[in-house]
Amino acid sequence: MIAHVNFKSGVPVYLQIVQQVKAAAASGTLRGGDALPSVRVLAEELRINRNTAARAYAELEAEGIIETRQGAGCFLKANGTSPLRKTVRSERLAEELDAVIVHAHHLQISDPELQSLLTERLEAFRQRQQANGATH
Amino acid sequence: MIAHVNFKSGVPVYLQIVQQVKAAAASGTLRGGDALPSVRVLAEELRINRNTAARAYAELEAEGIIETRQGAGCFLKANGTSPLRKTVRSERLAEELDAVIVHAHHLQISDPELQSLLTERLEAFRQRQQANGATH
Amino acid sequence: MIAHVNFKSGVPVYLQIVQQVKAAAASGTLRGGDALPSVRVLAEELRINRNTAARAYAELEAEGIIETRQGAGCFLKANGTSPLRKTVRSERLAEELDAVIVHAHHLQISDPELQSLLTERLEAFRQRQQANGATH
Amino acid sequence: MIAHVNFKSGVPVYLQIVQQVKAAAASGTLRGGDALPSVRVLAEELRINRNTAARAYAELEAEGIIETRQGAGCFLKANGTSPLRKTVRSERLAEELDAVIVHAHHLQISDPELQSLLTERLEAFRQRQQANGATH
DNA sequence: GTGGTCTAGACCACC
DNA sequence: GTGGTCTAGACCACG
Repeated sequence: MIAHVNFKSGVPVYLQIVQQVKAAAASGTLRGGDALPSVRVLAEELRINRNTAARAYAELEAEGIIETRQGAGCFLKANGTSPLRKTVRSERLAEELDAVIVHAHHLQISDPELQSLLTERLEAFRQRQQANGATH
Repeated sequence: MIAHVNFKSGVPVYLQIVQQVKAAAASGTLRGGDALPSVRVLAEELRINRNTAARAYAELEAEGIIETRQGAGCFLKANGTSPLRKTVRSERLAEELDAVIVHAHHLQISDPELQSLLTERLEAFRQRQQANGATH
Repeated sequence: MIAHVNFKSGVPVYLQIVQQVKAAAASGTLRGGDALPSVRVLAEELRINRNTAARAYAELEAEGIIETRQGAGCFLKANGTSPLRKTVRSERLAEELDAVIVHAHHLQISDPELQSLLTERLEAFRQRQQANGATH
Repeated sequence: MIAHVNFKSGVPVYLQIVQQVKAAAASGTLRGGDALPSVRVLAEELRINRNTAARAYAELEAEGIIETRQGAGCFLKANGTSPLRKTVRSERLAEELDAVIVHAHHLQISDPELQSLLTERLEAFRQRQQANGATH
């Protein structure tokens, strides 16, 4: 799964995909020459319209992040940008966590509860990954 | 200035205001009973339409964050118990955390790193709260 | 025709629509998964502005009655458990009942008369539900 | 207490008062020549602005329901309309009860629960009346 | 085609 | 002065 979209965030879905592909490229999860899922596959995985998936790829191509070769698929360009330093990557996550903390406060979830909830979700995430690893 | 909007982010302006007021309420920057700027004033400050400002306040009232009194203005509610059941509240947060986890994975931030990042942000949040408590 | 608005009642048009959709959902006239008329169609039928129709649907979505899917339309949710705690739910109804009691008092309707009137209306409501169940 | 206003119903407060005075007159709770509370007293009782109370009385006077005598107060006119028949009065209450029933359904409050809630609120109402009777 | 957002400007109810 | 509602018309994101 290359991306994960939130339909209620107000951020256009295609932009969420663009940002996440950029993030994956910046962090080194995706490397130059790597193949991206086809438009139809991506649309199916994210349960979005093919037009939306195509638009995300079009945007990425326009920005020079990816390259689409007719009949072959989409590939990440081997551009010279070095992976972001960890501090930069952490800052992005920190903003997201801050929003979660604010929300937790309004929902009257205490700090320890939030921390154990994170631990619980991390565990669930690991199990899902293993399940997928076994079936693929 | 209660909020600061970014017209290019793609996030609806009224939602940006909602999020910022919620953050201010959670961190103690705004306190129960505090008056918010009038719809007209807010609209002027942010250079947005009056309806957009009103919509943000309507959303905040629907979520139980503020109270609006006809002809008097909008006031922050003393945050009582959330009317949602605890299981429901946790579920909502879990969804948000799942998104953060996926994002962290893309950015190649390990689980322990994410957990300590949360602890760090919680600590920062608490300090902001105390700072607000001291100045008021 | 899903709703019927009265422009002279003083009740906001968007609220009239909300109330009528809720009533239709509760009585079984509308069922989970049913599509509602599009914002544009509803606006045309009721001869109101598109924004007003959209506002009614937005309110219904915020209350968890309907689900709106971008580009697809609005659909009645299969009504699951209300996310509010039971005590909270009872309190809201209690307020409404108090208003009815005061009104009954002004109209010089005695307590037993009011109670049997409630029983009568509950019976009528049940019959409407059954009628809807039979025809669908 | 001559009336009971609901600030969230969408119906203008002054109209709610007008309707309730009319209802009281129609049901015989108020009779020709009866004195109504002064504007200031009414405003205080209902916790509304004096202007709003004055507007309600102005409307009632314009419709010929009441008569205001300078320095003496407001009095119900002895107009020939006979009190409404009980069936008519019940119909109005029936509409209100129907709305409560729909709401109860969405909040997943069962019919017996609603009935016992009414009984409970009636009891609370009686006790409030007795308390007022003792202090006045 | 669908719903979502924003602007501009009007009128009302209320303090 | 306050917030609330409605209209009209524009543009965007999405299916």
